[in-house]
Amino acid sequence: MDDADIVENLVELLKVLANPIRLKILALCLSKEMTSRELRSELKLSKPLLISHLRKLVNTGMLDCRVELDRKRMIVRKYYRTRNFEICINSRVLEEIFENLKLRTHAVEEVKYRCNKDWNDQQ
Amino acid sequence: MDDADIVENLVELLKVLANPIRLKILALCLSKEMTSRELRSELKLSKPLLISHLRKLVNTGMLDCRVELDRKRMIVRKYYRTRNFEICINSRVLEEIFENLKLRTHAVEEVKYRCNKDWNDQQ
DNA sequence: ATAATGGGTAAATAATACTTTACCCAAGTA
DNA sequence: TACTTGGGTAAAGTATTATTTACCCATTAT
Repeated sequence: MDDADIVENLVELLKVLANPIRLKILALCLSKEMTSRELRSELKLSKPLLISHLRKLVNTGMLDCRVELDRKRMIVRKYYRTRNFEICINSRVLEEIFENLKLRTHAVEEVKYRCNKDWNDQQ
Repeated sequence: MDDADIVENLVELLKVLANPIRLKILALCLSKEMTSRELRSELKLSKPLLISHLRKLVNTGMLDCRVELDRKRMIVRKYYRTRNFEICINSRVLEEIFENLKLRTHAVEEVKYRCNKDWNDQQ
């Protein structure tokens, strides 16, 4: 992943976080799994709107979606839960992601601001 | 500042950060003051576009703008520099900013994700 | 006089993001 | 049969951001 990709990735993550509804969804799914029905009644959102927010969160890897098959009714049930993640932006991180600007050559050892689907596994 | 304001404030901050041009401006102004002319030639942006990005960064307090009067030419010169800031979002922060969701009553002692004009002075 | 530099602003347009309306299917219920 | 629930999708409309074009002023250089 080169500089441009890292920046693009971080910007996508920040865009997803920069929305009050999505922050609230992450907060609601912190301590327990939530169904889309529970989230809808808590947040009072239309179905397509909630789904679109959930999709963005799941795509970044910050929210986990567990699928369960209800064999009796032959329908799929989905349970959402916030993953353990951390995004941190400060001078050091800015220096690292734009390191080519300063012609530094050492590798980036630590990428704190990244959060993808494998985040938990990488710990 | 109540819960809603804190969330709103954080969302505004994240929106400002969630842009590759603005991240690059912060990175360029990290180690030294930059003039708008230097930033323009580095970033290859139109004047109004750069100014609008600079204004957003200055408004959040992440970028500092120092004004100097060139008495000889009687014009104002502006120098931009990135402030020392840190924005950190993780489970603990989410819990804190949405604490009312969980009916917790203790105060928020530490507000890591906040960055306003007084950030440096508060340290 | 004309053009260039430094530092802007206002307004229009282009591009994204957000949200709603109107649909889909299958199973269960009044 | 008609309606509700669970879990969606597609497309259209609204709202917000990003970007450009056209303009402002004052000074300096050609």
